[in-house]
Amino acid sequence: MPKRNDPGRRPTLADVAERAGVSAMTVSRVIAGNYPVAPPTRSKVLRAMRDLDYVVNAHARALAGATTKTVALVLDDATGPFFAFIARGVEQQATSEGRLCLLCTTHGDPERELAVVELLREQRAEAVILVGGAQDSETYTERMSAFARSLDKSGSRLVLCGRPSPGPDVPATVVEYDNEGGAYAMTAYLLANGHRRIAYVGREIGLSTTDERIAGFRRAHADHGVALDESLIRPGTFSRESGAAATEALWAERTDVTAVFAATDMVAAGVLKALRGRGVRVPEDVSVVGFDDIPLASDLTPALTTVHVPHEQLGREAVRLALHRGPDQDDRVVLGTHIVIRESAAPLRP
Amino acid sequence: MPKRNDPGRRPTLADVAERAGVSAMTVSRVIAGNYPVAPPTRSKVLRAMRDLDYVVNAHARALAGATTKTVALVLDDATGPFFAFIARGVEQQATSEGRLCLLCTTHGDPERELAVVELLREQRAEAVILVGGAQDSETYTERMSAFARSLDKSGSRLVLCGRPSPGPDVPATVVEYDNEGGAYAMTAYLLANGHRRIAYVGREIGLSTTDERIAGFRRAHADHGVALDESLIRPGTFSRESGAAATEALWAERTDVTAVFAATDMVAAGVLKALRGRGVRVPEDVSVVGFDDIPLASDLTPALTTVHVPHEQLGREAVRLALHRGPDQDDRVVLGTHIVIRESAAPLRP
DNA sequence: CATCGTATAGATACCGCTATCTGTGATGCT
DNA sequence: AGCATCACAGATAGCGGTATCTATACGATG
Repeated sequence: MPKRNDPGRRPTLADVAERAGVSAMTVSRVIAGNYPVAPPTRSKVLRAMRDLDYVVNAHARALAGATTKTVALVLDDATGPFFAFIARGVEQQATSEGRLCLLCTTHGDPERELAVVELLREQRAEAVILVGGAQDSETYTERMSAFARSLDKSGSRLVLCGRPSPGPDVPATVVEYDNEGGAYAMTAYLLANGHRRIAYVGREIGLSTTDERIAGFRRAHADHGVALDESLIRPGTFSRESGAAATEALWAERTDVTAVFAATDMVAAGVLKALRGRGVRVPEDVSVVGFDDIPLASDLTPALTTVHVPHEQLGREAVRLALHRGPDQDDRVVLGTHIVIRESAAPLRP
Repeated sequence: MPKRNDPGRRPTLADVAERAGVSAMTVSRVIAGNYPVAPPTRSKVLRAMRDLDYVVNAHARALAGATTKTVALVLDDATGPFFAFIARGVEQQATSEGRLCLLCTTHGDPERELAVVELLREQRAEAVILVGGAQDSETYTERMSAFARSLDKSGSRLVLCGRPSPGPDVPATVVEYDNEGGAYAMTAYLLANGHRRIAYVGREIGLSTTDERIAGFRRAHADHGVALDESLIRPGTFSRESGAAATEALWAERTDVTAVFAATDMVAAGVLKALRGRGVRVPEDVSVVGFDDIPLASDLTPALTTVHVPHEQLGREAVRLALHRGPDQDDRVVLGTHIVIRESAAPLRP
């Protein structure tokens, strides 16, 4: 441990004070700028600071009260296609509010998730933002409630971003986007284009996201007076491979489908690949649409018509809501989604 | 500011000590586990900690010496296509070494970059990892040297990841990847496939990355005894749009080119789009290759033959080298690159 | 029985900074 | 002149931990 007289240690307030021939308090005041200091004194202090290349100790400062606060972002995995956008939103907003941004990942491991939350409690993070699809189970709700309460007690705020709310009386902030509405709009678009046998590919069971999207899918059918063939809702995961496999299976079974609603853009990429393999033309023979609007969507051939999710804004709102909380502030926000029309969907040809 | 007797404040060591009927030191020892504590005492303390839901204050702990150290990752922009992979590598390695990971972005603004480095100095970050292409200028070298020295004085280590080294006597660690070798291998592959008029699209001037890739491009031509037509090296930026525009311009000028080496995968996406627009088939008429091997590469149609850059490993090495430094440890590492053959390049057809 | 080592717990002094209170000359006002 | 006011700087006391030294009880040892 460095002692006061260790020659190699970093300079402290006291060192600057000594060099400038003033008290430590005066130096602190020059830095904070919240108290009058006579110009000559100020410049002597600034001089000394520069000479010693002084840097305040953020930890000491935090301990003494005037903290540089921190916002933490917790992801499953940093390489998820849209996490980057949420991260950008979080980082932007955090920076613009003068906060630092911590990044942690859990790899979907509940054990690690717990450890990370605990660590962030120690760090006294102002907000802990959990992002990413979660199984909407009893266990999940309980876990999140526990996290929320425990973080609340340490003065932090839990923010669930794109995840279901654990309940109304839990001290957490929720930022979601309109899955149901997006799916409704997209399905309606396909129906309006004459499609009647639309497959939904990539129903990942137990995922709240999935349930909401399928609800929109159903509602659109109902509103348009089209009977929904339940066997057209195909199970799968949110991966390219799953999309391809489900498409293969579907086409092996029947070929009367005229449009495919992929659960995500990634799934759509798999669907397109499988269809191309079978010689099915998109959108001439079959229309394909996705969900998410990640950059990949516009790089696919044909460019994917999809539902836009405001990922970046999601991140920004998460930070904003967590930091500016008050009686008139909402603890739950649902951001809108909308469809983006590109080239992968077309009117039904007779 | 919370006072000792503020009822809503977070519990401290003293609170736990009081509840357990022991001294604060004993509690500290139970937590640290580095000193014998009698079993009955230990359990009393553990009990009290649980009752109060006690969490140590990381700041106080850092101030007193036993710090939870931090590694900082500084990016231009979190949404860059491969930043996510570097971030994953950094985060993984940092976590496995028991460090937290801070994330900052600069948006290419030198002002912000300076501010961020200053902030990280205050945070006493153990390592500051700067990622991303940089203009290789006099100014850059000076800036980085200054950062390196200034961070060094505050006990931090500067790591330049995928950026040029500012010089041998600067206290910084450099982790690069073999741009020249990758470009050489790819060019050699095209030449071996019979291509003789290969365009290099996306020469972003002043970027060290570009210079190295072009050097490999040149060397391969020389080694294969093929004269390089300098007018085939086309300027541009690392964007899809630039790739498309450069391709349009090139084809307007001449149509004898049989292969295009795009500076990055993103540029390649633009090249493919432009060629498709002109009815040029890939790889039948023209071969197209890229550089980076981001996920997009395998989603393009046709799947892109490209140079693989070990982004994730880059991030891991950055952290590893910064933390384990010693006399026998290198301060500069160059990771290998290799080509990944997919479907966008084919032998020249007569 | 005096002496000593050992195991355990407490006391004390910082770590580097800020909040708050306490001076102290210079100035303004009657 | 006498006194309140003001602008500024210093002294002091924590923030919540950890390192290090000291104190005490107790069994072992000669």
